[in-house]
Amino acid sequence: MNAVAEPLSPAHDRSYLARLNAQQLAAAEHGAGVEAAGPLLIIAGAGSGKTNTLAHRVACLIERGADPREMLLLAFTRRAAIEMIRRVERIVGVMSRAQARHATSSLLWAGTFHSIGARLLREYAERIGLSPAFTIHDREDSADLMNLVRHDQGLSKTGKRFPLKGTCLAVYSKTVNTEEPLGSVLAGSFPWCAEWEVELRALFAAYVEAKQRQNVLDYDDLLLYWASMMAEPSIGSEIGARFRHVLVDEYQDTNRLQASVLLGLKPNGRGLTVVGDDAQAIFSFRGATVRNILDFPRCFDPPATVITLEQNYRSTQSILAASNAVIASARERFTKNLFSERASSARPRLVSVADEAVQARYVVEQVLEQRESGLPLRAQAVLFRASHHSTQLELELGRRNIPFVKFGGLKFLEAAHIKDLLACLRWAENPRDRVSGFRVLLMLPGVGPKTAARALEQMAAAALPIDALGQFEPPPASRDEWRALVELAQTLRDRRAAWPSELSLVRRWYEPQLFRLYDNAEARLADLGALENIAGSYPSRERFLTELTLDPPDATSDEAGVPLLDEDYLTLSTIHSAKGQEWGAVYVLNAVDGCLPSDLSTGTPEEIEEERRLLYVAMTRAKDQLHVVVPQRFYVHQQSALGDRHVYGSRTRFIPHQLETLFDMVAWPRAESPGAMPETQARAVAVDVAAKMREMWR
DNA sequence: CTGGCTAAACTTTTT
DNA sequence: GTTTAGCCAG
Repeated sequence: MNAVAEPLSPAHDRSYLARLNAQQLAAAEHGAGVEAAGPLLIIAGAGSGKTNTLAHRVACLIERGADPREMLLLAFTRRAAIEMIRRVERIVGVMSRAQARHATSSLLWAGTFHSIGARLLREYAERIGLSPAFTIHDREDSADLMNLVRHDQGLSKTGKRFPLKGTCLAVYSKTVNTEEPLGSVLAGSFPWCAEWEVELRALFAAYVEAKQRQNVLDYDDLLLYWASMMAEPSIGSEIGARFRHVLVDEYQDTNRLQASVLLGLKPNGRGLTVVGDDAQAIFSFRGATVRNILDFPRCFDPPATVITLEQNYRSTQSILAASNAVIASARERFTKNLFSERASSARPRLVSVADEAVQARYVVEQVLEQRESGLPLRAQAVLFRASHHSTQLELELGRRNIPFVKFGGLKFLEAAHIKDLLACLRWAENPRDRVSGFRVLLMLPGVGPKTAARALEQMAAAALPIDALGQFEPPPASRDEWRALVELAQTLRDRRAAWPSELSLVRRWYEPQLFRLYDNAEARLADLGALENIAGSYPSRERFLTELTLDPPDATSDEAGVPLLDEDYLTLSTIHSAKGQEWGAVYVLNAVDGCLPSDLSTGTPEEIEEERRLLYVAMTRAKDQLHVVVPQRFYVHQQSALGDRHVYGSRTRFIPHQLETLFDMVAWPRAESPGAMPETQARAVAVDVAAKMREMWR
């Protein structure tokens, strides 16, 4: 069926393609027509208009009569998915207005692998023996369930210490996502846990059973169940037929399981387009494998068409030259030679500073200087390897009242009180969810793990779990609270309150617990209000819970809420979260061996290669200015507040001496600079403020 | 059994 | 600096 009834007027026809270069145009028009073309791989270097090209391809397909409702757009991260949708909307906007409205409102199937998986699984749940009311566990919930099972199995008191819950989950997750045997995952990535292989296997079996009994899925299950659903011939071909065109962004960051899903959807590759850059593969710790993109063409017969985009439109030639030099020694890749026509006299800066405190002051001064000369804060970003690398800078920004938003740090949803509230809600949605039940019951005074376990046991055995909760004899200390909880649960179960007023009911019950459990309840109360505001924009309890788990609001700022959209603010981001973004000025922190590469990732040559790509990704985010900052000295963190043990780091191995000609070498501050604060004073202040920040969340 | 205490181990990147 | 296991009083 053709959704676009009228052909475009000649005036509009193809004008939107005029700004593409030859390769981009070839990619956008590949096999264009209503019938699905053969598989296409677009190798797109950093800043080469990758997402833009993909968006143009979507527009092109729509223009030639493809039905947007039959298109599936997949990305690995939520931010990439949003960006992709936004670009399509903008390009399609150039087409006739009636069509544009039709097209973008019909682009129903665009999102991350996980969120699309969740939608399909809910739709097909009954046909694969799953209850459609399943709830989804985030990473922390999954770790908590793993911990419950770990205790049940008696693994918490083994002679030698058994791996912690987070490690167990990481092993499980990697095994699932790489589709490799447990033994080789242990040997390759978790050698210190290899002695526990037998126990881990039993633990994972019990973990899977627990999830199924409780009707919960974790992140990996969303891919795993989706992939095995696709392997079922009847369902697989049915779902495959629903999507005539499947387009995937950031393909280098998909794992084996995601590749299986794609092959299940499009076994012969017709209608399948993937875009990626092997030089930017940075998610192998999650099971992503660069083999997916390197081997893609040969998966099909005839093999996929490969188009390479080599012109960079983002960075100046000097930034690109330095970035290319960093990635040049990578071992295996689709060779491409990125070039830019954006000339510039200024080379990227390699800035040497005394320590992290000076680094913070350097960045702040530069940021302010740039703003004075017309580059707003929003056009600038600070990037780093690990979330905690920015703590000193955050303090300095706070002192100087510079607004910022941090991506990749502690998330709003990870705050204990938010999790408490959501646990109540999720328990109502799915009373068999033990992790939520545990969390809720442990809030009550006089209720500990044993009482909670007994109550949950009775609920699991009963036909009507909430009524069983009402019949349970609670400890005297919590008699009233218990009764109120049962009442709340019944109200939610019977749907006697509409969404989102359900959330207000939960909050009313929770408030007394909040004040009993936390010292700074007032501050936390504000967050609960923020959550209620967010809740109003979701149509139902189920959608709220699902989408909040899969697409959490991922920024934390120096203020309680996310700043207003028209406010100017600086971006702080982990390099991983910065993928696909660009800024006029970019500051890369801690370009030191031990931070980049992280000393936790120097085990294998593959890991070191990935760290090199990380630096490459960070550098290629910059359009006009790039500052790579190298602190000479680090304070060691595991020591008392007054200690001054430190180590001397050396510059990252990825920028060796022979690359220095590509940078402006700068030492800051220059010796006589009056801007420098005495070091001891700076450190004393930092410690004091840090204590206050921590106190906020006690 | 709970809840408060101490000692010791661990510490990255995301869906 | 945070999380976890283990100890002990009520």
